[in-house]
Amino acid sequence: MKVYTIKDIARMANVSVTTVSRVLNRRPDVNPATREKVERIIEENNFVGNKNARGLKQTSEVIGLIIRGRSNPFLNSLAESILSHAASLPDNFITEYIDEKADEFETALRLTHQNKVKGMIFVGSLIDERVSVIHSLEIPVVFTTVNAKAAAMPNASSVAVDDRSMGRLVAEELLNAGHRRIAVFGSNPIAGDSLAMRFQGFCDALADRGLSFNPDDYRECRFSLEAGHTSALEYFRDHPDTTALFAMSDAVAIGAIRALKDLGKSVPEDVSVVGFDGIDLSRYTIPRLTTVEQPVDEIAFRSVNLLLDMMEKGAAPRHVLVKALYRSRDSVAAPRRS
Amino acid sequence: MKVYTIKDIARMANVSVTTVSRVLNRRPDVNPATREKVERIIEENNFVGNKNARGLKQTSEVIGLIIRGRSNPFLNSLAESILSHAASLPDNFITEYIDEKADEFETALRLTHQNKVKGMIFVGSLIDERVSVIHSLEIPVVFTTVNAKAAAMPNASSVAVDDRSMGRLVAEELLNAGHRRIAVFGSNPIAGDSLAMRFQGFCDALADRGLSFNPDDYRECRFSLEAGHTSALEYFRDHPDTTALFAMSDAVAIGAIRALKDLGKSVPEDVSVVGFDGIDLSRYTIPRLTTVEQPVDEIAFRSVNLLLDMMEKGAAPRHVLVKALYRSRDSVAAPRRS
DNA sequence: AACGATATCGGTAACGTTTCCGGAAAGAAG
DNA sequence: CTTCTTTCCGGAAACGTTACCGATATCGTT
Repeated sequence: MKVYTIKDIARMANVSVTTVSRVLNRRPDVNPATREKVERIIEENNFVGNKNARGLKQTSEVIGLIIRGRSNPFLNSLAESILSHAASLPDNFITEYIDEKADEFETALRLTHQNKVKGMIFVGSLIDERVSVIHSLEIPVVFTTVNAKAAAMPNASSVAVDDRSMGRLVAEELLNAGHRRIAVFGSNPIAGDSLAMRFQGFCDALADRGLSFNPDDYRECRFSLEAGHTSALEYFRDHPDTTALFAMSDAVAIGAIRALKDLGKSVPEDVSVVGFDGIDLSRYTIPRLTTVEQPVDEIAFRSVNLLLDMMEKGAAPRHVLVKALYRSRDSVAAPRRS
Repeated sequence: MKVYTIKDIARMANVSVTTVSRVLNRRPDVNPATREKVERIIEENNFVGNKNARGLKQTSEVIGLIIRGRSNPFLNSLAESILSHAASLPDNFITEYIDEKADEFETALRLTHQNKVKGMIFVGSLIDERVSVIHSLEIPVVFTTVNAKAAAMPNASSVAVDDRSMGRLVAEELLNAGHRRIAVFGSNPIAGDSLAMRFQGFCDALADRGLSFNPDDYRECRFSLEAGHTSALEYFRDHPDTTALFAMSDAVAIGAIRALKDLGKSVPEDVSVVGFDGIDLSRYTIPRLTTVEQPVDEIAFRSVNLLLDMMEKGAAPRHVLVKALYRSRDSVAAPRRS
């Protein structure tokens, strides 16, 4: 089947390529009759403009979406929500998944050159010293899921959950249930970063009660089922008197619950566990997972709005904190009396 | 930061744009000294060729990857594997996720026009009457996860698990464990399609024992946790004497196990369940899920090879069946004596 | 009738790259 | 010293689209 170009369509419709381009872009200055005729021909021939040619010329906006990890369901649903919120936009999205080893800032660099991206949204990226690249990119970006306020860049906004208070809340819930020794599984916390804040809030609550956190109860652990499983296997074998676990990701929590079972402990009777993110799956596990649910749609919505404001109105970067929800389900209970 | 073009690089290196293009494309006919100089300048300026311009001109191969559903972990890992198997290829991949409502064949059509795609891989697509579009596309495609043999198209290969024998195997395992009434949760089986074959094999095994399948025990159900949950809730409320479930997707199985628990039944004591796909999660659920594990990497590998053979050597379409593995874990047991 | 305003359209030059063709330089062979 | 290869390189024409500028036709006003 021949792939028609705009020129073919123009010939068939007896108009100029310019006119075809105009109807393609829904410009007002074309006679309704002409428009209809051209549209009919386009329809009849399944014509779709060539994206490359368009992107080459088009000075219009292309937005890059960089997602860390194809297998993380939370990040995936966030990405999905962003894409759907932006579906009505005339702007084009180009989405790029990167794996654990890849460097998102290098990817960002490549995207600006290779695709002339005019704005970017990062999903699931950590903020470290390499963010400086973003600065030199000179295009507006927004980080989701992390608070980029500390980085203080003139072109980076961010939207994240209020990690500190959620960390505090989790600790309080566990403390109120009667737990005294609580393990925390997080992943390489970087100063000022969301995970660090979460942990900070957690410690705050402990401090309020005159308790202090034993650094030995913190385990660094990638955000995957497997990592949660092995970490818990190791940790709980050596720490039989820990009665609760705060996993900073649902996947970790679920892997850990399995590990606990493998160790002959049951959840929540022997140890309580609370996750973070609120992925779909958390409602279907046995036991159902108590977790902190991030407002995916709100994060998505505000992210694209923030980016658009910066791109179109040249708005200053903002760092917004949204409210998360503590979902009390079946994986938390009072500790067994000993 | 200025985005340099090939012309800028050429000027800086004192060579022509043609030469820069040559080193970019690793062509042999350029002096090593020149090559090195150009490469250095490219490196120094973080230059990356503009993809649109390249795609516009390039007659070279671009491969489309159409994935049905961003949230399906099995499909996601398959896509990931395909992408990594093809990473070494000079060919470019453009991957497109589509949601449940979208039409993959329309998407395919768009991709060929819009991106001049020269070959395509479908991940998780069902084959129905709309495949005829593929025929008219006149570019080689390969379907994964479904057997496209029945469609008999001159340009479509496929690689799938030997569904019929796996369906049979599942039934036999369940039958051997002592189950007599087994429910099946699948999704809109289309004649000749993989799901239908799976079901066929399942019935074959029953027939071998002189048993027949009661159509009422088949439930149509989307492949999601939620759908598995609600289907199981409905089905098992009305059918208390069914002692086993064959879910044609792990997600459905996991949702169903939760539903069973909600109904006060436990797995595997009251009802056994076996899933399909062998997603990561199936090793971490409670109970661990007995399932049929699809060889993701092999499917991925053979898919890209099949496609490449068709694209480059004009090979005829083939339909390959790969072996799956029955993973016996904790969700199957003998039925309770009544 | 002449005029400007407005609506509608077309020609053409870009966008950044690759490809085709041809030319210069440098050896090799006679 | 020719002539022929081989190696390396550059000019210019595409690829399909959009942007810019200008042209024409139509229409209402004076």
